Amino acid sequence: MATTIKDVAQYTGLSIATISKYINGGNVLEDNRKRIGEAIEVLDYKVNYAARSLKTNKTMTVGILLPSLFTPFFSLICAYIEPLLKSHGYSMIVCSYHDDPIEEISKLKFLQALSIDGIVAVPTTVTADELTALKIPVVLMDRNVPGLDSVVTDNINAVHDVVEELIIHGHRRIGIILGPPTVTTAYERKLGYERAFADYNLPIDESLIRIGEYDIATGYREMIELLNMKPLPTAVVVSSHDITVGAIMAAYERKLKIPDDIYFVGYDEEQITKVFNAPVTTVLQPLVEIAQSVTELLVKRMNGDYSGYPQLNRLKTTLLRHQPISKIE
Amino acid sequence: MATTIKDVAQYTGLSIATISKYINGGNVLEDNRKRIGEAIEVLDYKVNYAARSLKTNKTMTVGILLPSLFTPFFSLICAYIEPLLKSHGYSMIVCSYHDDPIEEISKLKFLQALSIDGIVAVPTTVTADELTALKIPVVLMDRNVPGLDSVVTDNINAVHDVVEELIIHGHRRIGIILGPPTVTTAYERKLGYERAFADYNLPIDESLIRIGEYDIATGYREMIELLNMKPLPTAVVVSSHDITVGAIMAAYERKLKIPDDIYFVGYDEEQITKVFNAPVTTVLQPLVEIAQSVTELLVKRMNGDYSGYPQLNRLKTTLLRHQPISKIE
DNA sequence: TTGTACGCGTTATCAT
DNA sequence: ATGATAACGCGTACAA
Repeated sequence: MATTIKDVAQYTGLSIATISKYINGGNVLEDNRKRIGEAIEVLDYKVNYAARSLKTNKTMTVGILLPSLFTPFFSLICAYIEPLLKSHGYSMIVCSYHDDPIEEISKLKFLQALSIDGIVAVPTTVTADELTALKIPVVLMDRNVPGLDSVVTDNINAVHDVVEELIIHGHRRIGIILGPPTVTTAYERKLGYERAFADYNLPIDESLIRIGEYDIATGYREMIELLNMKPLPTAVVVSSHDITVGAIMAAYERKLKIPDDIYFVGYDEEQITKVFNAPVTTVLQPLVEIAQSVTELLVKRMNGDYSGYPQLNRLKTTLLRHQPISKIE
Repeated sequence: MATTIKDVAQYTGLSIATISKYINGGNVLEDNRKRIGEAIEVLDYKVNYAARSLKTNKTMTVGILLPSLFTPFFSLICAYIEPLLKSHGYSMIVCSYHDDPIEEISKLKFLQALSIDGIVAVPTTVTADELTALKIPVVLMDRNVPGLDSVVTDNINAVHDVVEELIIHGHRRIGIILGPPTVTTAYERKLGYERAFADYNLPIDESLIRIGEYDIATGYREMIELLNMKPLPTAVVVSSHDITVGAIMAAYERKLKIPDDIYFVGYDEEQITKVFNAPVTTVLQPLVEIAQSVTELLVKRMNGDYSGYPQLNRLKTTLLRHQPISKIE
């Protein structure tokens, strides 16, 4: 059996109450502090977190619920969040629901059952009621559910601004490949596209708006569709890392030169676009700030501070201008 | 306060022992089973895992210790392992030590302190003694430490076989970019390179063996070095995802055509190489099988089955032949 | 098959 | 400042 607080008490001749106080930073005589410290060292005492949790109802563990771990956007977010949570003393349990609404809710219940202290969730179909019913602080990430704390990016303006720039440079036939409209990010990105055209009183060719999943297959398939159109779109904007990958695959397969044959705007993809000799202009979401904001907000909530609830934190994207936007006469 | 086993006992008029038995699959009268099931439903009873852990000394949680979460090889491994562990009832706590030996050991202690049931670790500098001192089942992944269970890939033959093929096709000046030789994978891959040359009684130009970290910067820097050589290497083999990315960046920056100007063999990189119109030949590690093997072995150990300890499971890589190996006369 | 009672290791209350 | 002790919720002898 591992050594317990009791052993330390016995070893030092003090009571377990004093040891507990020492551990939790209470007032203990300097002399005793030293003895306890030594005893802990000698006996190699470690706090039993299960026992502590039983008393405190805290597990110092946070659950991260993601649609997928296979796409860099989510795994990178994890990479950024992990040390931040750790700096507040929290461990991170990672759960993916594999883009499955049923697994989404079941994993949520699973996390609840673990009695973790908080949840960071990227929701797809789960509702505000289901989320609040958990009775655990939840901060949503990337996707918004009204009435709950969330940290998202300014999807509307992200797409609006780049499409507007394309319009200003004379582009009219601008293809866009979007995720499912049930996901808030896809809905908002579509809105950004539409608003840019509305701002300039331009008609929208609905066939240029391609909708699918946030995956490589969609990027490839819809890019092919766009490239089959006559006349060809002069520019294509995509809306996720995986869609970017698929779309570039399609463009290369068709021997299209970017940006000479078609102007292309990627999304959340740095690596591939860096590797090309003609790097691609790309919308980048602020991963670091998202991670910081989510962590900060969740920790605040877990500390019982519900000021400003529900809080919606919308962060700006940046545009990596690797290629001057081509002019259309 | 949440409802406890006690509440269920009271509600049903049975004792807590019976409820406990019901929960843990013991013998309970069919009639009582039904009543208990209903009571649990009505009262919305949930097991308190902290209390259970306190009794059983099991947390049903596994720690994953990685050098980094920023590189796809590790984050994908996580993606594959998570559902497998889940199917055995385990949650997964993810920890990265950011390629820092000090953090490596401290995170290991941290995981130990959490009293998780098992650890999957990708070690860099940690020793067998430090690992066994944890008194927790540990299965190493990707990198081997003698005397411990581990699941690795056959690094020697992975590199040997592709280099041999290059030699057979007439290549003599074959560059290779490796990770730090203190990491077993890099050491083994170097060995594979050397053995291939030894097999054919060919001398090795040591300046073609480039060593650095498993990161993009190394790939870029060392590829530039190789491309500055006269005469140019006729082929370059790299040894990690990130090195692949960096090396391709360098090649494209230098306007080199792959495989016309130089034959290139990537490692663990599917996406970028797929995106090219001339996809790159690539060594692929079997992520799925690694995940399966690691999970299986760790679960076995956590169940107390130490047969065959220490077990070294070496898995074969595959070679994605996207480009016929160029012939050198 | 079911019930009683104890202990797991900790925190927290209340005396001292 | 320190100590005795009662919970926290569960599993499990042991008894019935």
